[in-house]
Amino acid sequence: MDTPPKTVTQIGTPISKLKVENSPVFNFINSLSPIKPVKSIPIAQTFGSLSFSSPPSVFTSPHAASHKGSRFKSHNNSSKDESASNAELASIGEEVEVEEASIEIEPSTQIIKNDCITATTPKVVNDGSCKDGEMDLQKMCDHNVKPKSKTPDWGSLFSDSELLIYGSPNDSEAYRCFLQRQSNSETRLSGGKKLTLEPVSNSNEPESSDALHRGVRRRCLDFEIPGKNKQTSGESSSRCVVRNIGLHLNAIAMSSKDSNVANEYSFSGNIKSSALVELNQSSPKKKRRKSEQAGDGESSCKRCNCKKSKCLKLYCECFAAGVYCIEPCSCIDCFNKPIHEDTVLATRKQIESRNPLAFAPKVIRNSDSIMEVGDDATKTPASARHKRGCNCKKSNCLKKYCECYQSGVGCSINCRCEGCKNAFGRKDGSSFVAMDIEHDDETAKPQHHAELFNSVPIPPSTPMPLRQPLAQLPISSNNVLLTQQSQHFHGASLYKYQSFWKQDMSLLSHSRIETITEERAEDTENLIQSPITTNINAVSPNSKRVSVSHLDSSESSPWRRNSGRKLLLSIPTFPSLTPHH
DNA sequence: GAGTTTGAAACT
DNA sequence: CAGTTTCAAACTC
Repeated sequence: MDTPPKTVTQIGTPISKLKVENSPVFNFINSLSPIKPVKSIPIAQTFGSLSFSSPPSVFTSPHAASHKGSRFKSHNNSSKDESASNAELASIGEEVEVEEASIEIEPSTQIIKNDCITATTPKVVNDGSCKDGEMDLQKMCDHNVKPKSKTPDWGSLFSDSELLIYGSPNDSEAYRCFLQRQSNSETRLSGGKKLTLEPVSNSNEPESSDALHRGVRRRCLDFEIPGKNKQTSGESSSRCVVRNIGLHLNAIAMSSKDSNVANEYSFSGNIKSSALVELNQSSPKKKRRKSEQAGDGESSCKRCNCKKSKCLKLYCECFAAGVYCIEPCSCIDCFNKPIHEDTVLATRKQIESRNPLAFAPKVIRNSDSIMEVGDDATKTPASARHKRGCNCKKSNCLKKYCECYQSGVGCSINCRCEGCKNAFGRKDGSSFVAMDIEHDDETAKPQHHAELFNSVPIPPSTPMPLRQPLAQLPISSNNVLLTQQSQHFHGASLYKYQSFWKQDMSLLSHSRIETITEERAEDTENLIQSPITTNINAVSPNSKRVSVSHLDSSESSPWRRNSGRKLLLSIPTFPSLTPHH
C-alpha cells in the first residue's frame, strides 16, 4: 500500500497546511477534508473491487457522521503509537467504517442478524484486506468490528452470535441454512461469517420488522460483495474467519449437499447484484429442488410459491414454518412480511386457536419424552413419526406428497393411508430396514433407492435430526414452545415474537450445535460407507445426543471444539438426555 | 415450462 | 365429524 505522501499528509497533519491559511473557515474545511482525500487515495483502489452500493452516502449520512466521531477515537488510539503509515491505515479503516455506518440503517432483529450477518462482514474483511499486507488481519478484523458495535455487548460478539444463530428455535434449520451459506464458498463465507455476526447480533432489539427485513437484504447484498472480491481480498477474509466460526462451520458445511442451497441462501435477500440475481433467478421449482437436494425436504430453507393464500395460510410453507417470505419466494400478494406483521400474527393466532398444534412440528421423536404418536412408533428403528399421520390414497406413501415420507419418517398407527409402502416404515410397523430389504426383493426398483437417497433430501446425507429440529429437541414437552420453533430458518426472519423462547433455548442451542455438528460429520463418514446405515443411525433413538450440561457454558464454544469433533464421533452413543436433567 | 396429480388445509 | 373445496407442492411430460 503505497499511499501518496500527499494524502498522508492531509490525513495525518491537516493542520500543517493551515499554516498557509489562517482563516478560520479554511481551518474548518481542512479539518474536514481528510475524508475526501482518503477516498480518492490508492486505498480506495483496494476497495475498488468492491462495489459499494453507495459510497457517497458515507459522507452524506448523518448517521455515519455520528459514528465517525467515536470510531475515529478508537482508531486513533489503536494507531496512536504507530508510524505515519499506520496512521494512514487507521484513517483508512475509519473511512471504511464510516461507510458501513452509513449503510447500516436499521436495527435488525436478532434473528435476522443471524441470518444475514455475513453481509456486513465482508466489508470488514475488505477492510482487513486493504491493510492486510501490513497489519495482522485478525487484529484488523477485531479492531474494525469493535468500533461498529452499537451496543455495549460487543465484547461477547462471538458467543452471542453463536447463541443467536443456533439458539434459534430452529436450531437445526437455521443452522443448516447457515451452513449452507457457509458452504457456498469456503473462503468467502468463512471470511464473512465471523465478522458479520458480530455487527448484526449486537444490534438492538428490533423495533421494526420492516427494518429488519431491510436489514436482511442489505446484509445479503453486502455479503455478496465479498464474494466478488474474493479474488482480491478473499485470502484475508478467510483468515479472519478461520479463527472462529468459519473453520468450524466450513468443515461441517463441506458436506456437500448443502452447497447448492448455500448459494441460494447466501443471496437470499433482495439482492440487486446482477451476479447474485442470476444465481437465484431460477424458477421456484428449481429453487425448491435445489433446496431439497441440499438436504432437507421439510424444513430446509424454503421458498413458497403461493398465489392465492397470500401466504397467510398453512398452505404456505414459509408461513407454516413461522418465517417471513423473502426475495426468493415467488408468492403473489404476499402478506407474510414484516410489513404486515400484525396481520401475520393475527392470522397465526387465529389458526392456532383453531388448532393449537397447527404450527407445532409435524414430526416428533418418541425417544424424547414426547409420546404423542402411538406406541407403535417405538417399534421401528426410526422412532420419529408424523404427529398427525398422513392420509395418502394414491401415492402409497412413496412420494413426497406423503408428509411422512417427505419428513423421512415411517407411517404410524395415526396414518390413514391406503396401500402404505413407506420406505421409512409402514403403517403396519414394518421398519425401515425391513422395508429396505423388502423393496429390494419385492419391488426390485432401483429407482426406489434412488428416490430415497436422492429425491428425498434427508435420508441420503442428512441425518434425521437435522431435518426435524423441533421434534428432536430434547426439551419440549411443551408444544407451545415447539410451535414457536417452527421449522425453518430460511434466510428469512423468524417472526419476532418467536424470540421469546430464544433465551431459554440458548443452552440447548449450544448443545444442538454440537449435536448437529457431530451428526453431520458422522453422517459424512457414514455416507461413504453406507447410506442406509446412515439413515438408520440418524433416526435411531440412540443417535448421539448431547446433554446440555455436557456442552454447557463457556466450555468452549462449539467452534472451539471443532477440532475435537472426531473424537466425539468415535463415541458410539450418548444417552438421550433431556436438557433439564 | 406447462400441465397434472396429490393430499393437506380450509371451508361448509 | 364428514364431505367438499381450495391450495400449493410434487410430479410428469
